[in-house]
Amino acid sequence: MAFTERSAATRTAILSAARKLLIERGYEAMTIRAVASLVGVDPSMVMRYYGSKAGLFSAAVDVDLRLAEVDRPPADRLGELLVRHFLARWEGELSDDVLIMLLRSASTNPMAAERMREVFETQIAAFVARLTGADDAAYRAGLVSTQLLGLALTRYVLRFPPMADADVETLVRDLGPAVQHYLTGGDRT
Amino acid sequence: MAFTERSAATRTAILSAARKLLIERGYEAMTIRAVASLVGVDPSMVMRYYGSKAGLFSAAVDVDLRLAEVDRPPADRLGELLVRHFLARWEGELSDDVLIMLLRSASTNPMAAERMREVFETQIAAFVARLTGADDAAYRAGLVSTQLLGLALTRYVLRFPPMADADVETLVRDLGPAVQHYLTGGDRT
DNA sequence: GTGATATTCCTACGCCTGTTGGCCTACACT
DNA sequence: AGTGTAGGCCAACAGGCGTAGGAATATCAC
Repeated sequence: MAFTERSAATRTAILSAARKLLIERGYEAMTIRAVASLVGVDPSMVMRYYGSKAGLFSAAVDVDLRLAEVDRPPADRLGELLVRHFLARWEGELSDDVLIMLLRSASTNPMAAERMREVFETQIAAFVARLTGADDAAYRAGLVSTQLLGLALTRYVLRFPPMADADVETLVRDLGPAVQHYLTGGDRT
Repeated sequence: MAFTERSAATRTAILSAARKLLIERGYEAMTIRAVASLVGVDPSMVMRYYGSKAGLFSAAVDVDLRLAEVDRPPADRLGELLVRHFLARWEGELSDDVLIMLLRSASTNPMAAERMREVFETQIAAFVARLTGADDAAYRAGLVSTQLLGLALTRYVLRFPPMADADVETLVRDLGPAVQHYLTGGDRT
């Protein structure tokens, strides 16, 4: 029952194949058989190492938005920095963020939606509370999430041409102020 | 091959059952058998009237955002009116909008994503172009879409508590200005 | 070298899927 | 009144799904 170092390669290969499918097509399309065939092993290996499809999903989805990296920011440039941070996490070859794969899965899968809510509470809302100290931090975090998830949705999932083609600096310039205003602007009560 | 008035009731019942499942669970969950059982007829009836699952989907999804109803608005209250319009379309018992069901399906189904892009181009982008006359109307429409779809996503699909619980007027007050700014604010080139 | 254990593959089960074709039934037109 | 046709159900197909159990193979400890 205990797994050794010998199978580590297979286990991580299964995990990254699962992530690949989740990011590209969502939970339903991440079939045990598809994952196994991508790795080049038998489907029963996936069951052996991750127990079930739900277990594999749980293992594949450990989201860390790395908001701690956005530390000690000037209060008036927080919106801009946040937009830039998320775009940097999603963009390019080294993008390893799983928020988009959660996004793809959460529309149809309750487990993924629940995980998404956890990420919101423990990372986004907590971050906003920590940085702004506002007592309506959760609602402000919600507003910020509408904007950032809306960006991820239109740019990476739906691929609306204007959003998919826009360059990072343009988006930072145009979306930053809105996010900034959600964080620190006016009264929200 | 031609269908008569006699079967009209069945055909529309099938269509609304399909819409119900699409809104609640997305494309994959809208199985031919589930639709048929919801109506109380045989699955082969669905095939008979709509040819295939894709055909049923196409018939079920004819999106009209009814943006024409937002007519002759004061230019400086456009953002607010737009947010209010979409919330009104989605809210309450008489909500018949299919944008959310497209949203639920588009994350995993390419056909739904394509349809979503069509709706964006022919309705949202066209609306923005018509009202603002801006030459960067498509990009401005994209920005607006990030915000409005982000709202729909967090409020109805992911159900983030702060967004799901917020009342309409609060959302209009807080999101309206951002949308307004995307539409008419500053330089976007 | 031998025994134990982890890794891997093969086969199969039961269920669900979209889709097809045949068979009655009941309406509608002449 | 009789006939054509549309409405409807039943049974079945081929394929995919998650999952289970067992047999074969490879690696390690002694």
